[in-house]
Amino acid sequence: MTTPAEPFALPMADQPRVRSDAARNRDALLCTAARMVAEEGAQAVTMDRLAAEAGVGKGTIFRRFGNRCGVMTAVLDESEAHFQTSVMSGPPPLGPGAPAYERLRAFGVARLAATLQRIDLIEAAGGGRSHAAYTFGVLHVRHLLVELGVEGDLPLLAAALLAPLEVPLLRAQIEVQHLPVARLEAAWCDLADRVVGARDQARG
Amino acid sequence: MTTPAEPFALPMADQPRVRSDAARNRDALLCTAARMVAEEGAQAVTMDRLAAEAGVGKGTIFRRFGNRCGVMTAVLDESEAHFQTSVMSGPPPLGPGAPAYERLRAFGVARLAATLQRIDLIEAAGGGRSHAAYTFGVLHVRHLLVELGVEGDLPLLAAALLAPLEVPLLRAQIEVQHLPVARLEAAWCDLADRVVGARDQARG
DNA sequence: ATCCATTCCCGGACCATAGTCCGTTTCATC
DNA sequence: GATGAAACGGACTATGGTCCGGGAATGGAT
Repeated sequence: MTTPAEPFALPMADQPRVRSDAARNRDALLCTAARMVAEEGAQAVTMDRLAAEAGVGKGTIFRRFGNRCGVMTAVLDESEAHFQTSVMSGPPPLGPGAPAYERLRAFGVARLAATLQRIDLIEAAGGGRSHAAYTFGVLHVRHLLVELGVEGDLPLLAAALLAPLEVPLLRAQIEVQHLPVARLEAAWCDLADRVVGARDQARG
Repeated sequence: MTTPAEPFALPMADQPRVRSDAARNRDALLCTAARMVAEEGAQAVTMDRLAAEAGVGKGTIFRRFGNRCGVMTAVLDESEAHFQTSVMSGPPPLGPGAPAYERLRAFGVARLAATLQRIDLIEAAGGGRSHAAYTFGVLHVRHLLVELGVEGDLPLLAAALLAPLEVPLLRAQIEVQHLPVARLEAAWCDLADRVVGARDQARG
C-alpha cells in the first residue's frame, strides 16, 4: 500500500510538499481500509472503526479522502490499476496483439468479471468507479471501435456498451433474476456484435 | 393523492382490511412528501421533517414505506403511472398505432426526457425506479423487439438498451461532460438502430 | 347499543453512522 | 530554536433507521 496506485496519475504540479505525517496517515488509512474490506467486506468499514484501527482521528479521514466513497474509491483503485495494466500491456486477447474485435469481447467479459468480483466495494465507492477509471474504459472501447471502423458518436456508443456492465443492473440480474454469468457474457458479446455491425459477417 | 397510483396494481388479495387511520396517515405522508419534493427538491425531504409536517410519528413513515427510498419511490410512482399510460394507450408514436420501430425510438426519447425531468427524485428513490416500473420498461422494449423480428436474448437486449438511460450515466454526461440532450437522444436512437439491425435498411 | 378482547397501528425516545468544526499539535523552514 | 502553515483529532451535529409501551380501531358477544 506504499504506492497509492493512482490510475492515470496526473503529472503532479511541482512538489506540493506533502507533509510526512500526512503521507504516513494516508498510507495507514488505505492499508487498514483494504484489510478491513478483505476481511469483513466493504459494508463493515465504518469511519469510526477505520479511524480507530488506523490509529488516527476521524477528521483525518475526511481531510484525506473527502468522504466514505473517496476511501472506497482509493482502495478500489489498487485493483483497477491491475485491470488497466492487463488491458494496456497484458497478454492477448485482452491486451494488445489480438484483433480489435477479439479485444472488445475480451474487454467486456473481463470487465464483467472484475466488476462482479468486487461488486460490494464498487457500490460502496459510490456506485461507479472513480472518474479516471471510468474514463479509461470509455476511451479503450472507443479506441477499439475506431479500429473496427465503426462510425457514429463513438464516445456515446462506448458509454452505451459499458452501461449494461454497471453495478445496479448486474446486481438485479444476478441476485434478483438469478441469471448465470455466462448468459450475461453472451448477451454482452451479442450487443457488441450488433453495435460493431459484425453480426452477420464475423459470427454467422 | 387520494389514489396511490400504483403502476401495475396487483389485484389486491380480498380485503386485507386496511385500518382507516393507516390509510389516512399514508395519504398524508404521500401528499406531504410530494409537496415538499415539488417545493424544495427531493434532497430537502428529511424523515424528521416529513413526519413533523405530515403530523405523524417518524416510526409511521418506516412502517408504511420501509425506508426513505420507499417514500421517494411512492412519490415517483405517481408520474411513472402517467408515463406508463402514455406508452400503453397514449397517442402514437409513443402509444400504440405507430410502427414498432418508431415506437421504440419514441420510447427511448420519452424515457430520457422523463428521467431527466425527475432525476433528483429518481436518485433519491434508490438510483432506480421501483422494480415494477423497471420491469415495465424492459417488457415494453422486449415486446417491440419481438415485433421488429429481432432475435437473440431479448430480455437482456432490452435491458442493455435501457441501461444507457439510467441516472448515474446521464448525470455524468449532462452535468459533468455538458453534452446536449439532443445528442444523447441521437446516440440512443443510433444504438437502437444497431441493435435492431435497421441501420442500413430503415435509415440509410 | 354497549362492552370487551384482540389486533394492529402510533409515536417519539433511542441508536448508528456519515460528515463538520475548530482549538491544539506537528512539521518544515529560517 | 522560533515561526507560520498545515494537519491532527475528537467532540459535535444531522439524519436514517429501530424499538416497544401505549392506545385506537375493529368485530363479536351480550
